Amino acid sequence: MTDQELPTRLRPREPLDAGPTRVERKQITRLHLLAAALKLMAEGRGFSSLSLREVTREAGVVPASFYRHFRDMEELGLSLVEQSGVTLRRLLREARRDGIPPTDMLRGSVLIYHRFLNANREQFAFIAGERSGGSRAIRNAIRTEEAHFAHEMAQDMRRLGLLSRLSTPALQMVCGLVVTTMLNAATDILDLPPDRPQAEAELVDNFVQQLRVILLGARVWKPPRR
Amino acid sequence: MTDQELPTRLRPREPLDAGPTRVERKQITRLHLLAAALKLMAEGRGFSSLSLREVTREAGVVPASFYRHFRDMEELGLSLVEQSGVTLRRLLREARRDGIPPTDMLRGSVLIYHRFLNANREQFAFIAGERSGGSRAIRNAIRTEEAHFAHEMAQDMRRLGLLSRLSTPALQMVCGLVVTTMLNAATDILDLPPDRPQAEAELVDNFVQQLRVILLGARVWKPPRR
DNA sequence: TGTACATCAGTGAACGCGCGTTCACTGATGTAC
DNA sequence: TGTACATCAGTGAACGCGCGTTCACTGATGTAC
Repeated sequence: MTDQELPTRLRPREPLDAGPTRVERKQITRLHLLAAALKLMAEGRGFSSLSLREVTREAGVVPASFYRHFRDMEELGLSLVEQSGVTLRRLLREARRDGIPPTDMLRGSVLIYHRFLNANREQFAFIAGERSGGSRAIRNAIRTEEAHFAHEMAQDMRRLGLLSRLSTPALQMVCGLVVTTMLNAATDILDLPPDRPQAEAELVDNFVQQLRVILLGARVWKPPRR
Repeated sequence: MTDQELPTRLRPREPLDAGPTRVERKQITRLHLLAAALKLMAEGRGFSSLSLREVTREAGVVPASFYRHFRDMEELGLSLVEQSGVTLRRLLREARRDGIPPTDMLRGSVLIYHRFLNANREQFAFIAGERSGGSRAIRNAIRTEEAHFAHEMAQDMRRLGLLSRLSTPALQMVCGLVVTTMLNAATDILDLPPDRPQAEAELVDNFVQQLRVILLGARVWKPPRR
């Protein structure tokens, strides 16, 4: 965060005396708390099994100080969802920026996804793990992010002229299926012990094939008669 | 469980004095513990947030008595997975027995599934919730049951001559995709407030369409060139 | 069949522990003038 | 610029509570003879 982005009232000090402002420090602690929670979950534990004290301990802060940032663990969880939503959108942005190789677009997209997944393991473990297993509030928040993501994906496909034959609701339905398949694959891949590159390649292959099935089906799909 | 199924040594008493044997009583308490855990999870909580004491309380038994049945909560969780695996297999058995309507087989199957899902809400909430969010051991156990289920489904499809063009690994891959889609739909459906029949019908419709996409794709799918 | 003994599912009390939350505090940062 | 005061993120101690686990027990059920 640069000084430019802060409202004037929050940086009354001259540029000379450097050092983060109080608000920036607070922000940093907040991020430490969020990162601590993600880290604790990284080895396969569910969010609901984390304790507030554990998180503050990992973040290097006293338990009471938690309440300066979140009302309770659920509020922290919802912040994690929000953060993860941003990450998901970054994935699409990067894919757009890098462009998809014209030959074997699908495999190309999966490789981009795989790279991104590995670069953001903790966040994906969180989303994939809590999307069906967390508290109701968190699950719903994740579903909202998922829908948002599927929506953007549909727009991108429209822009690229993919599946242009499909109506918008049909395209949404297909993208929803693609997204859940992506997240399921993420769970599987993230669960592998770290030294099994071959098993990982197989999972990625299987994932590519499943997406291929979906996209082939989408190409010939017809809306049900009513 | 009938007397017939018990080994001789465990039912030395004459038929006259009736009443369950000690072993049967124990079995019943065990089932109460399992049912208590499912019930506590039914309103959207994750398995890992249950406490041992909570479960024994719900089962109407003293905490210490838990250890007569399970070493710890994880062992109980694994028993739940096993139990749920049996339920999954019952679903296929019932579908086979009822037969699938020849017109609109897919929708017919989904309706069978939907009925079964509602008749076994607690177990499905457990499987769908813990398959990606639970402890590593439980997640892996569920994955095994899922694979087993997908395998049986593939056999049934072979028997019915469906997708006979596909190689066995390809058929497995497609069935795996169908199974994860089924379980995702289950999470969504079970999460609805109970008084939203219209939203439920929409979810079911969406689910049917997604399966249709998959099966259409499977029909034209070709193995990747290598 | 009747009797004396063994088994063991479930009990109730006790333990030490980590938990979430509260509170008055402190001292660096920020504001007003 | 310098000074006096206000703010507030983080502290450290304390609380009551439910937790998992242990233990010796009890009494109905089961076994041996």
